[in-house]
Amino acid sequence: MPLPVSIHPPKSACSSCNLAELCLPIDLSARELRKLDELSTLKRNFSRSDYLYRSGDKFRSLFAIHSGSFKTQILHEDGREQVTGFQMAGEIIGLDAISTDIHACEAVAMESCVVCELPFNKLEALSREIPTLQRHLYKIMSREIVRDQGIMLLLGSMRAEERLAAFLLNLSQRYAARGLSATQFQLRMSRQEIGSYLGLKLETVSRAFSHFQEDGIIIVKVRAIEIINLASLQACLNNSRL
Amino acid sequence: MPLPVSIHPPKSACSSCNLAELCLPIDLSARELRKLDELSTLKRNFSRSDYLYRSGDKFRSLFAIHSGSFKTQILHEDGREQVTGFQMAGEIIGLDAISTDIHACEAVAMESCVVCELPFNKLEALSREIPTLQRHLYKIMSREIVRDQGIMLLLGSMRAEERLAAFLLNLSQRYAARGLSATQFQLRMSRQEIGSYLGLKLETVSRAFSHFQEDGIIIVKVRAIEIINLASLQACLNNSRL
DNA sequence: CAACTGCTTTGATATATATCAAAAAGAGTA
DNA sequence: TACTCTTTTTGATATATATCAAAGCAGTTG
Repeated sequence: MPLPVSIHPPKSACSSCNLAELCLPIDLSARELRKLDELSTLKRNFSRSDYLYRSGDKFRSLFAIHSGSFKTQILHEDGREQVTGFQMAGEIIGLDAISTDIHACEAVAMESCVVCELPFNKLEALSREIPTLQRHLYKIMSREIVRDQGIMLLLGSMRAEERLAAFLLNLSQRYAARGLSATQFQLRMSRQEIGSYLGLKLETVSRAFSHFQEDGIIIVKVRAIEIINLASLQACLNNSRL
Repeated sequence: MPLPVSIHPPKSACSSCNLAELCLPIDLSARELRKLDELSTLKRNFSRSDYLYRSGDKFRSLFAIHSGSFKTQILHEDGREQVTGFQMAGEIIGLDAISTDIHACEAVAMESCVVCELPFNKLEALSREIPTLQRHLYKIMSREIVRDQGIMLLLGSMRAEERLAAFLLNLSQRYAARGLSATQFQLRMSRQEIGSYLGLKLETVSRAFSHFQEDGIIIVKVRAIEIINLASLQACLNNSRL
């Protein structure tokens, strides 16, 4: 059964946003929070398969996902594409564009989304006034580096089923962190997109799902996933052999 | 023939460092440069296979590589390890530790190295006083994110020889950026380490080297590499088939 | 110099995943 | 409902890379 991300009427202020814990405003004073409110003036809606930004776009803002979820992907000259991540509510995207002032990847909405635009020059200035915010930005960027290196480990040294196990456990944790079920959720992405993310073909992803189901570890109804045995998934990751 | 990274007598000041262009002090005024000098008090020497930091170490400082080169790697519970990068003079490492205040990966010297320690709390404070420095730090972190995503593309969708071509071209460019030959250099890492980085076994790496040599694209004498035909390497990357 | 050690190359074979193909299942629409 | 279109599943086969094994080299140490 689908468990939609909870959607609240889009207020424009960080100070009244229910995602505070996940997003920007960690440990800010009331005064600092009010300053932050001035920042995020624009809140925009996106429908499935809309682009938030494209590769090559001029960089102006980071984006905080208020609701819904995106995928980010990079395109190779020859047409190949690689999904680099699936982002959900409370996560900040666009960090890769800071280095060159040009977006290196593209972000596509996987469902209806609401996004807060955070003009980077304002964010920079504000982060000099609010040390906590500066530190938080450094941490967000560092977290993205750690995440990417985790995927390098996955892509470089795990077998197909381990990769899928890691993927499902990661989703499970992130849903749980948002107050949703850790064991029942609806995938927002296709087998092909999962495959691209995990460095596998869609058929291999499908077979890995089927295999987990045969072993009674999960129940798969196309995009509806129920994890029956979290521990087995974890074991699959650690033991290299189930 | 080996082309050693040029080593100057280690002065402690950023303002007199020949790596300025590559490292921290971009576009700083004389006064700002002097401030930066106060930062980097410690300069430390490392021998081959010394650890700069280990996974789990408390985070205190970023490190600027003054000379020599390091590899960074992450360890999986079951003993598998993944090399996440090879870093050379002018590059900053330790960024992944900012997110949790614990080093997520470990850095190992691949030869004799000199490293500048940059205490992060001082760097943070300084970056509030010097907007250019703050922006530069954001850019360095963003660049690392872009680099990591490039490796995700490589690991997720390239075949063995394309990966090696991408690796060699990357080294070539980075040596060139340091005023060294773009076509002749000495590898600092083993086939096993290259394999770990590229998600391949050492035998596969060795065979790919041999194949490039048979095709007259490079000359390999164990760790001494000469690139005969840069364009062919580039083509190997773009065409997906040589 | 010889013996040792670790790294690299090369060959033979095994295996995980990709590829090709077709059927089944859903989702949307007339 | 019937129809189209896309996604998913499953099977048969091909292929790239891993694995296993041995030999060659280079550097180190006694």
